[in-house]
Amino acid sequence: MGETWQEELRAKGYRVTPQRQLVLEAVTELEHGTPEEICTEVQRTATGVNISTVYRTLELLEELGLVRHAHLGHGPPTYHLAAEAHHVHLVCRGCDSVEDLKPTVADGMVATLRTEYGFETDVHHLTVFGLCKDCHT
Amino acid sequence: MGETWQEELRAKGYRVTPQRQLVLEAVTELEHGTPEEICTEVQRTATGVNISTVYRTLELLEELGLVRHAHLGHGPPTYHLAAEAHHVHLVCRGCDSVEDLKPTVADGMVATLRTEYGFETDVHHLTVFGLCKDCHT
DNA sequence: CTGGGTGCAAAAAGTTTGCAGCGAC
DNA sequence: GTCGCTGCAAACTTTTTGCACCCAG
Repeated sequence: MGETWQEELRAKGYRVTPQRQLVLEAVTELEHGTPEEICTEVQRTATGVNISTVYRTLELLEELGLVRHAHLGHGPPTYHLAAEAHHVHLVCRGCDSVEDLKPTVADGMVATLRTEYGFETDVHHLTVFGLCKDCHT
Repeated sequence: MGETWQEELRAKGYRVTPQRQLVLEAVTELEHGTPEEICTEVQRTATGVNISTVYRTLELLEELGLVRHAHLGHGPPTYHLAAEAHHVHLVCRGCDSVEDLKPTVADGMVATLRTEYGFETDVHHLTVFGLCKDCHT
């Protein structure tokens, strides 16, 4: 686990600010947070961070490979730690629940796409829509 | 193919308007069109249709099961005919190209999700992100 | 100190809504 | 003629941008 992302920031000429630390903490905390939710979460602390800073920070953190985002349905994108990104999202259209799965469930498809289409699947970004067992009655 | 969607509209108390026919034609034509693109496509005709009508019409057509939409990456959703919806979207993060595949590529995963998680996958809505053979060098 | 970062406000982009007039049936 | 549909404009939501001030290094 990172104790070094701050150093990585500095090494690339960026600065380590309280806002960036807070945003990263919020992403860690929320696991599946939209920019709005992350902003709200951060603002629970004394400091508070502006929404536009959240957007700029998320963009930066993603560039650094610390966080990733996925598009889960209609709403805004959700961000999560890249370190925890090794999962597939199962989104239920019935109850809007999101379940995280080990990427091995997609291994067969990934292999097929690679051998037959030369397509390198980004499993971290895979989102499967459908109905969960509670919703397809 | 359908000669009856107009009748279905009327049967449900809706009306068949030129705008609705034009939007449906545009969706058919474009195959992967955003509301904006559909509006532009329609406006190439003499008539022209307002953007808000496009949104309202797409919502209606989707409700009727004539069209479907998917979220391909950052941008707005893309609409396509439900009749042609039986495919998986392969979206390249490198060149933003979209390829349509037979849903059989996902059969293994779909089966796993069903038996192990009771999750009924909506294959029509499955989008796989990654790098196509031209982009992962 | 210096220049990158932040907050604020305004702009942009995408989508929804209210309402008066129009036209499908 | 009725009532659903459309166009227009305004409101809303989400995201981006410009700029003066601030603070990490």
